This record gives sequence, C-alpha cells and structure tokens, in this order.
Amino acid sequence: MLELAILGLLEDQELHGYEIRKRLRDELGLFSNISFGSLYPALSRLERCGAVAAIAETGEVAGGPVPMTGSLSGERAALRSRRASPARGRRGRKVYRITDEGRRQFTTLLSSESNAGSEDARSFGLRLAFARYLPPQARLRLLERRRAQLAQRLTETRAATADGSRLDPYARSLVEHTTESTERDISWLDRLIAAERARPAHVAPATPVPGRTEQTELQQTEWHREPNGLQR
Amino acid sequence: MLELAILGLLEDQELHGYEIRKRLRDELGLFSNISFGSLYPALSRLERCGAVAAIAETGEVAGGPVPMTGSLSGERAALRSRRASPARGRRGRKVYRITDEGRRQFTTLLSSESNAGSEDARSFGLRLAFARYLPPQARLRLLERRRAQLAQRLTETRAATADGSRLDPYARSLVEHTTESTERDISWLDRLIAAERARPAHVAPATPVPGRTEQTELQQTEWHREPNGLQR
DNA sequence: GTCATCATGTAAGCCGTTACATGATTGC
DNA sequence: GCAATCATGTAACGGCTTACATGATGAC
Repeated sequence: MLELAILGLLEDQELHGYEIRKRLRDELGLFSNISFGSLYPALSRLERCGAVAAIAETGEVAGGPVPMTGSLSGERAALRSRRASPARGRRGRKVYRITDEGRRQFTTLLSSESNAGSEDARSFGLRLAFARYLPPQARLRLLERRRAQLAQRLTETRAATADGSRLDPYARSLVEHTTESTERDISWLDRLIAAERARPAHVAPATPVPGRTEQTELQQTEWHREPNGLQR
Repeated sequence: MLELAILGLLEDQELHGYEIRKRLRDELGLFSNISFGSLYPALSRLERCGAVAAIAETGEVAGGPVPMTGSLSGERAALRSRRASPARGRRGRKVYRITDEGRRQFTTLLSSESNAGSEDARSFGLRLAFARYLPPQARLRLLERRRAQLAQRLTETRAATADGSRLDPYARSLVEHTTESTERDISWLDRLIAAERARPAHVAPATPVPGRTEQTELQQTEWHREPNGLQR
C-alpha cells in the first residue's frame, strides 16, 4: 500500500523521503501525514529488493561512517554530488529513483485485483490517483468495482435502516450523513465512468503513458463544480 | 476504540458477540464488518477486566468439553439456562451485560480528549454515535474539535493546490471530490453545532441520560435532507 | 547562539486483519 | 443428508503509529 504510493510518486520524478511524505499529504491528501516510522522502513524495503535506487547526497566524505546500510547501498557511492551544486544543498538527503524492477512491481501492485471484493477508500483513492498508469480497461474495472461496492453498502444500510430505526438523533444524523456521502461518491464515480466510456478506445494503448493525451477527453466532460459556500 | 463501541452498544441492552458485530455494521455503519478475530478477543479482554459479565447460554452439559477457555470462563457455568426458554435457543451463545465498572470505563473512554489533536473519522463517528451519553459541553467540544480539524485540513489542501497544480485529471478529480466532501462534512457539523447551541442548557444535566428528552430539541431543527437522486 | 525546519532513522507497540478450527441449528 | 447461517474462538501476521535519537541548515 505505502509501497504503491511511493513507487507511484517516483514514477514521475526522483524524490527524497521527506519530500515523498509532503507530496502524499499536500498533493494527494492520501495518508494524511504518514509517519516517518513507516515511510523510511518502506523505502529501505524497496531499496533492498531493488525496486528503487538511492543517490546519496550526503555532506560526508566517501570513506566516512555511512552506518548500517553501508554494505548494501555502498555501490552507489560514486554518484554523489558532493555539495557541489548551488541550490540549497541540504544534509544527507537520500534521493530515490525508481528502477525497471520497481516499475514492474508498481504495475503489478496497481492493477492487482487480488483484494477485489473489499477495497477500502484509501486503497481506491491511491489507485485512482495513479490511474493514468493503468490500461483503459483496468481503469474502468477499478471504477466499476468501487461503484458496485458502494452501491451494495448503500443497499444494506437502507435495508437495515428501513425498519422504524429507533436510533437516537445523533446516531441517526451520523447514519444519514454517511449515506448522503456515499450517494455523492457514487454519482461522482458515475461521472468518471461516463467520461471513461466516452473516451475513444484507441487513444490510449495498453502501454501506460504519462498523461497529456488523455487530458482533453476527461476535461471536455462537465464536472460541474459549483462553488459551494463554506465561509464562516 | 473497539472496546468503546462494544461498551456503547451494551449500555443499551445485553448482546452476544455475533449480534454486536451486526449492529456495528448495519446500524451504525462503523467498523464495517469488524472481524471476529478482533471482536471476540476484545470481549474477552473486557470480561477479564470486569467491564462486562457473560451469561452463558450453552446447550452443553456442565461437565462437558469446554476446551481451552475452560479455566478462564468456567466460573460462570452456574448461570446457564439449559435450553429451557422457548425463543430460538441457539447454541453456546454468550450474552454479555455491561457492569458498573464497564459504565465507568465507557464514560472515561468516550470523553477522553487525550488524542485531542488528531481524531480520525472513525473515532469521531463512534463518539458521535454515542454522543447522547456525553454531557452537553463535552458534546459541543467534540463537534467543534472535529470541525476545526477539518477546516484546517481544508486550508492546507487549498494552500497546496492553489499554485497551478500540475496534477493529472484523475488525481485532480480525486482531490476535488475529497475537498467537496470535506466541505459538506463541515457544514453538516455546523448544523449539528447550531442545534447543540440552540438547546437550552438546563434540559440535559451532567448525568448522561439515554435519549428521549433530547429528541425534540434536535428534531425541530431543520436537517433539510433533499432526496438526491441515485437511481440507475 | 539558539530556534524552527529539514532530514533520516530505530524500537516498541496498537489495532486490526486473514486464515484456520469447531460446532449447533434450520431449512430443503 | 447437506448446505447455509449462526456462533465462538485461536494464531499469525500486517501496516501504521508514537516515542525516541540524531544531526545539518538557515534565519533572526
């Protein structure tokens, strides 16, 4: 899960850990504030199994300490730009780059429908965020699977709520609000699905392409966002 | 967390494990399908520390197998109604009842503002579902804390998204939808807060009272739900 | 010179999951 | 008789959090 997120971000560009965290938080809103305690170990794991490569940017001299990871990442010692560059050359900032193996893993993770039945909101959000790397049919399946799931939940909730419902006002308000949210999620998905269907099949071939081509198709569809008031 | 949910449900009536799971899923929509692997151990924990008491309803004879848990739950063997009752006397269905100690723990858990800063959606939902057991000021604080949190997240997201935003259409749609959802959550909270403020302070005293009295107050406030279309 | 921010990491633990094992009751 | 549902539990593990430890850089 976290691995998928990291690989997805690295598909676009090289990044260091701290920056990955920031992107996840500010840009995607996924994993709001993922902790370092899970981010760095994840990066280590990815590095260990060859999915990413680190280009150390340490201020230290080559033969220096380079503690525990020394024997593992030592072979990349040649690549460091020893504080030569101008732009805010911070401390031992390890910049990671995705490898071919990493790209392969990313694709596998992204399109894996192993957990087909039960996909939580975060998992779906993550996949959608990187949907541009999916082939069109897989993208459509992702959306439809999620839609079916939400629709089913809604049916079940309605069935359970239909009978009188002796909930107190707080619980009821919660349930109703949740239901409304789910309904909105579903109609949002319907818009996405419609846009996806409207896209000519031949535009994006099986090989994932980073963006641009698809932009027009999606954007000429009306998302009709009205600026709903929030001020207080 | 799970403990809080269980105690909250047991405040209302005696229940057995399987039924607790169902309520959580169908009624509150929280913990959608909590697994038995966490439910039953939680019940055991609660029983071990005296927060709940079990009234065994087993169909087995007293001296029977009663495998691994024998030494732990054996002392309640006296209380079983040996398939005497009429209504669908199922198998060894352990019905749990909350104790005074359990009620004390429930109050503590429910009103604990220890994790004040970061409260996730589920934790908030759970507390709101049992908000009727909170004294009015605590209830208001709960709502306002949540509101503040969402508002802040929104501000941060806007700040991060403001600059151009070179997100691809999928990621952008996701971010926009999330933002809208958060806005709706906030205005929902605003309605709840307003209703809470409108309630005369003397209606509900410090001691939590199960419902009824408060019903009228909350319901005369307009929640204005329009039946938003979902059919397909 | 000291404080906030950037930056990386380890250790312990919580809270939940899946998978497995068992068995009673009900309906066909 | 057999399957579906109800019902309870254990074992192993997963994924993320908090708390801790460290240190560089830049701003005031």
